Amino acid sequence: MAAELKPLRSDAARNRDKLVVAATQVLAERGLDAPLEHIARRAGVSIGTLYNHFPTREALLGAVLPQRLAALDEITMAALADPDPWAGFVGFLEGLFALHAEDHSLNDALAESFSPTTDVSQVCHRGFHDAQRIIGRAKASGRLRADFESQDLVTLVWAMSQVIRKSMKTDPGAWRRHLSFYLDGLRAEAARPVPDEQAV
Amino acid sequence: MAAELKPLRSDAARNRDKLVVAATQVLAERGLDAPLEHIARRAGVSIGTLYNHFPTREALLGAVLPQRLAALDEITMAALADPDPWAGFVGFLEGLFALHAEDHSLNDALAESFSPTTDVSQVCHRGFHDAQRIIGRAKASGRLRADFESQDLVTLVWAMSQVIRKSMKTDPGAWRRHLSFYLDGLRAEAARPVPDEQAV
DNA sequence: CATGAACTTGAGGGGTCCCTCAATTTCGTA
DNA sequence: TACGAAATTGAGGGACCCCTCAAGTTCATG
Repeated sequence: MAAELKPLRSDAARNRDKLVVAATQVLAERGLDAPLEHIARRAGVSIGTLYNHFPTREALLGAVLPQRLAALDEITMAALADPDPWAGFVGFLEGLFALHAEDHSLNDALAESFSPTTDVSQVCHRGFHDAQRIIGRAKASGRLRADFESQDLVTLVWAMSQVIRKSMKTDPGAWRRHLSFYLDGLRAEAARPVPDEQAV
Repeated sequence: MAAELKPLRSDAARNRDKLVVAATQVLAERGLDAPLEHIARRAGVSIGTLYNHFPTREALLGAVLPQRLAALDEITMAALADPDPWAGFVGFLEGLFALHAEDHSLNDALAESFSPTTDVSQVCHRGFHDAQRIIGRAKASGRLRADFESQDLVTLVWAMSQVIRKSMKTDPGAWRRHLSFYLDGLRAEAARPVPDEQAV
């Protein structure tokens, strides 16, 4: 995001690019905590070079994730543009989790409390704000139960990210089915008051 | 479960007991993959002694988990004994996840595909069989949606175990709220057909 | 109590991953 | 082309965790 203060030497720029590409792939396959050595190897570069360009894992994530989050932005915009607020809400969730399903790094990033890097968390915060609008619209339309809060979306992201992680290999359709059951509970007409929680 | 073939020497029996107690505590706190060194240290015993009694991590789990799963059995029985099949079903889920919430090792054990050890998996299989009866009863009563299958329970366990892991420290009531939304989608009158999944 | 079997100990070798830095290579320019 | 700055390399030290085994200790029995 910030302008490059020092123009990189040509080989350095090339290596940086190779690292970002490799990191994007490896992180998508193996999650946010993939070994940095793997990324360096896939980029055809030594581990020292990786650390030269990205002193911390977070710096590397900051170069990879915002790009990946752009897709989420499109989904959000499409949801807000949908004339049917409920359909927009459902489409948002389905799009969000489809992204989770195809990119392990996004899954981790969104599930891991929304804040790996400053860059990423900024993107996330904006996304979260838009998500609140999607929720608000759906509630106002009377289709989404009135007691659904944005924190419930966070909880749902936790739940779904695990469902996706566990089931993708054996049953790629499982998460849609699970979401579908959950959505049936989110419709206003299905809602029952959440029981008081007192004792544990 | 199997009778002790060789009576242990008194010090060995004492150490074994200390190890099981320590393992129960540490695993509950830190999950199934807690370092074995921690368990040995908490038992006041060397790592070598731990390996002497339990040659593999699974052997240790086999000594700890079945005991912990007994509580689940009670919950299952109570659910089957409930005159209201739906209430039994709901009570089963709430009891199951309350156990998850208070014991990290049970959470992992049940979420990690139900099969760490032979002993454990046997207990789990029996439990799973009973769970199917609970589901069947609830469906037969017409309260639980007819398309809910036992695999959906597995998926729910995955989802809830993650919700519990993520939220227990900051909001111990979050999982009940999430479950309550989900249950609202499981009532027969809330059910909508699950959309066909074809393309991904 | 003495003796051998049972048991315990903990250093240490193996593995993975983290990150650093002195030596080396490559680039851009004069 | 030759030189200094920029960039790269990869061995290596640290942190964890796994598991083993030779040496030492404790128990139970005659």
